[in-house]
Amino acid sequence: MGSVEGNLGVVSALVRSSFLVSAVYAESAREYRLTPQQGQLLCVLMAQPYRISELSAMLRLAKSSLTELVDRTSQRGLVVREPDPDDRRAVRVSLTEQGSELGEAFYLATCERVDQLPSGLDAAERATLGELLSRVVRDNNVPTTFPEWDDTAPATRG
Amino acid sequence: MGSVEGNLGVVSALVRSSFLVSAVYAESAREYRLTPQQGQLLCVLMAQPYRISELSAMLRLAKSSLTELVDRTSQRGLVVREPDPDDRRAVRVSLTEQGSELGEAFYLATCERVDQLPSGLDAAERATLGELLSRVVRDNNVPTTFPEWDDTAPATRG
DNA sequence: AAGCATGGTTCGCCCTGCGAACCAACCAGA
DNA sequence: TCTGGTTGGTTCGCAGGGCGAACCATGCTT
Repeated sequence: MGSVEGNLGVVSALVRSSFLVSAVYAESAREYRLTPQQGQLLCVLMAQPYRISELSAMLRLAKSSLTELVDRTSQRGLVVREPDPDDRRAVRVSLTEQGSELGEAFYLATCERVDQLPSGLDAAERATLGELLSRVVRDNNVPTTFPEWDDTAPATRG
Repeated sequence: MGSVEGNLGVVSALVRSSFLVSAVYAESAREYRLTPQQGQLLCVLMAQPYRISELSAMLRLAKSSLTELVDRTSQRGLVVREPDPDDRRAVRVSLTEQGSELGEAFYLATCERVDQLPSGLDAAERATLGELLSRVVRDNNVPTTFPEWDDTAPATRG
């Protein structure tokens, strides 16, 4: 374990690969004139509208941070606050049409970029990596802040 | 591929696991009154002193960003600028004694926390995950911004 | 009706990152 | 030896991001 020449232990491999993916995510966001946090918000909202408190819980940020992130993205016309019919205190944050388009484009471009990272692995190894990481993600209750990408469809493979 | 119930494709798994590791890294940093960027700088400098331009290249940040990150960490007494004997324009950034201690403690604590993430995998699966991620890291030339952790030594296993 | 809890906002503060502009030092070529 | 281009690092204005305290409106329970 960790003794094969040049191989990292799982801990360092997780941390360094996290840096790698974060860097790629940031590069992709920059391409769409987004910050990583703005891109992440758009990806989260692709599934459905959320309340500020729900976004706060999913992203593990203070509510004030979400208030102001939503402020900035709504000023760009990407998201909108709407009253929550069930609770007059609450707002529901949803994507505008422009936000949907930009979010989708950012999401797909990010998937393409990230898809290149394990290109040195063969199909079986990719599947194994995906399966093992999926279990880590599931075991640690990682919220769905990035949609599932269907990378088996022919049109989505580069 | 991606078709086993509940499993993600490798792309989404990489992105979501990156969010997970980033969150754990930030939590660990907070425990030591560090920001993730400050913690990362300390980890990088554990290996050796570096020039601002070298740190800029490793961390893929503007030189001005490193100038100011070094400013903030040196104000805390964690790092120090020293003249580069080979080039009077340059400075070498190195850890102070306090910075070494804090960096080491942060690094070890982070390793312990990250080590918990794949606890649902058995030893063979951990080894496979480490091997596959190592190859992704190596293939993408990820700089060594997080030291290798010897997780086979008995004293380092929780 | 009252008190507690919750949803969200405001704001001061600090951290971070960028890019333009700048200065000092280095290096190669004439 | 001199000159011009390159490099290393700094300063500063700007924008984004995150936190926590304080606050207000609303919901809920007693």
